[in-house]
Amino acid sequence: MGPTIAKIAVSAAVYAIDKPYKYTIPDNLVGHVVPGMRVFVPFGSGNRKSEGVVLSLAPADELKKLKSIDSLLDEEPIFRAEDMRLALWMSDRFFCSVYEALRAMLPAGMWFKDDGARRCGDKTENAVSLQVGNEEAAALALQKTKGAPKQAAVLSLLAKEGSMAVRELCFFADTTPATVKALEKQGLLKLDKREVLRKPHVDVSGISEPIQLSDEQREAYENIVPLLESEKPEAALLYGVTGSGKTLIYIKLIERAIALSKTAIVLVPEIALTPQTVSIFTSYFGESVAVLHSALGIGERYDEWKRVSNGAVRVVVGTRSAIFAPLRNIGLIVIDEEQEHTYKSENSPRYHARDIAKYRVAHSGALLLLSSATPSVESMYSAKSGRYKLFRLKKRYNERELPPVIIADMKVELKNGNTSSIGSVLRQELDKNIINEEQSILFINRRGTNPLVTCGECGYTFKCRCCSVSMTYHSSTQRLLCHYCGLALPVPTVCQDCGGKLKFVGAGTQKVESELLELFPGISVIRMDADTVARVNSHNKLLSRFRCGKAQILLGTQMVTKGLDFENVTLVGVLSADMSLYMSDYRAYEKTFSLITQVVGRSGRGEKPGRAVIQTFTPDNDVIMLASNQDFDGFYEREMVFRRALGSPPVNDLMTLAASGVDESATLLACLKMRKALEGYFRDISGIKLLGPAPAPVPKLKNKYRYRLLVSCENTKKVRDTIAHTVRQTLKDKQCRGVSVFADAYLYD
DNA sequence: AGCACGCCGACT
DNA sequence: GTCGGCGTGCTC
Repeated sequence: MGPTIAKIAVSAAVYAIDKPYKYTIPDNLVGHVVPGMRVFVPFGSGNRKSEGVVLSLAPADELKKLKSIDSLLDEEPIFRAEDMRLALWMSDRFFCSVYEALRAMLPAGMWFKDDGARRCGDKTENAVSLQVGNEEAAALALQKTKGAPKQAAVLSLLAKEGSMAVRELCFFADTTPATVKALEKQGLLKLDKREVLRKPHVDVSGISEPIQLSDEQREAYENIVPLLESEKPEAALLYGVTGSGKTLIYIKLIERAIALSKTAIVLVPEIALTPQTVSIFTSYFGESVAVLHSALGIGERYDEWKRVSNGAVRVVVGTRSAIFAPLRNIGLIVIDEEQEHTYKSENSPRYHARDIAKYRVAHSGALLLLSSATPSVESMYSAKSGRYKLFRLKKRYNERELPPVIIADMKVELKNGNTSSIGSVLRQELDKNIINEEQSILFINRRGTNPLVTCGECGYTFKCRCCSVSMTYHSSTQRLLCHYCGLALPVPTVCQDCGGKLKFVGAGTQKVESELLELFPGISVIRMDADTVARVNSHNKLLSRFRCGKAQILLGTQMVTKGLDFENVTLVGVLSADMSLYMSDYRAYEKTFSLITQVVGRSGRGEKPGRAVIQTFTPDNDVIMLASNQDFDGFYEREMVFRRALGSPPVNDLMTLAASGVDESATLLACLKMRKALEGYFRDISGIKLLGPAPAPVPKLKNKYRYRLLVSCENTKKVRDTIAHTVRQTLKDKQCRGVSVFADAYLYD
């Protein structure tokens, strides 16, 4: 074998110029460079140091003079061959560089250039072990009880435990490291460093009693098991109403997978919103569970990842990026609440966890189980067309009835002169609950006090100077705040154009909170929104205060709609089932339906029956009616009529090409050029529709203008390659300098 | 995206 | 004569 070179995915090589770059291996590293290791390499004319990942080794070609690898970052390869294949696949699928894809697969904190964060090292601690036998140590301890009681305590403790960390030892023996030092000097014990894994704190609340499935649950379970055991199973969709006990089925399936010596991944939309789900898993699977999510410290996250990588873990529970967990021999991947948008990454690589899951199950012969009370239209479509197996749970756990829904017409309120956010119907129901000492949850889609500040005379509205959105008034800080870029200004007293009197329009959580306190003097309200949960753990604190009855009403944004399970909640109110919030998105109805269904499911989970009030200005709206009847099938049929007519997903695939830049005309030009180029490339392919360029739903964000182009098509390799080529060309185009361009296999917001 | 190279105008 | 403006082109 002649000399070899290494092909490397380099971090400094952006998408437009991404390819494997070749480097020679210096003499001192020959034999040590292995695919899957990270390296430092010189890159660009300045030869600045860049991180990279060795993709493969190849025989040298003498044609070009190559630069040489600087140094190795890993002693062992950190990526497996299958990880690198997945990264390559991702770069094709999600229009990102291979390095970006690889980067997404490791926990944050393992990279040098991690938004300025330092790389995370292994944590070590001083461990103590006895240099004499246990009996001898116990005997010595007895001898020393009088003269050196602390040393005696340490020795007897070690005689029992064998080896311990210095910290723990000092804690239990109620002494200081000086004692340990003294004993070390006498040669009785030995100190050495050992690696420890930081373990995130989880309350292991439950006792893991064996699970008793209901008839319906058992039927679903027994029909899913054959899929789990088959070589190459089809994916399954578990569609079960809220409170039908889907988690119990996951646990039984995981137990089965483990019995087959396989492993499992469970994805949840957001750990903070599903603390109960997570603690159930820890109570059943104990040490063999790893929990991976962004709220962990980087150290903890790194260590959990290492446990998975070492093979010490059988079950991974986590958010989106946990789909990359380096488990071996995967038998089952569960995606809970599969319709949630949090499974889609908004930054490059713009992947959907469901797509990665499909890739992984296809390569390991595992079962993919999608699960939801309100499945996404595309998943139900796949189920109906036979690509997924469909399983249904129609009964709520303990046969509890779904709460009746009252639709409250807010137009009537307005006619009667009630401009507050609480209509008369909801007010009466809240009143009843307060008298009966039952609790209520209220949902409103906005935080702050008033979402709009406008001049009553000239109509001027206060907009953010960097973004094309109106600024929200926050009474707690007495400021106007932009919810997109965070710009905060002091509240003006008069219109800055004409000096007229200002009007504060609309209601957010803070406004509703004060209205409630006025309406029901003496009660307490817990407000949960981005402003009150900003501090670490305050989320849990607020929820446990509500659980122990410290407040009658829990008022909040999205975060009160999911997963919460409170016995004493018998009333749920949606303050404004306002569709216009999602208007620009073809999934507007789907989102609204899912949201209302989920909120309603929070009511009446205990012994007492519950109900829900939905306030709306459009009481006859189909979606609101269907959601209040929890009629998913009806909703699905209605929605498919629209999707077919418009050719939206799942009927066609949708790709987005987006441009953003400080210079508006250059940004628009980039989109126009892309449209022109695509028209040419797609001339001979039928069934492709181009839409736009059009301004994005938020046309200006943080001083950057945003335009986009939609491509309704079939997501084939040819189409992807064409789009990738167009994006790369535009990024290199001199006329589009300063404009960032990217493509996305469908985009939210 | 960076970074150097290069070819023009204002300065000691 | 030189310092520095940013247009242009390349990155193993």
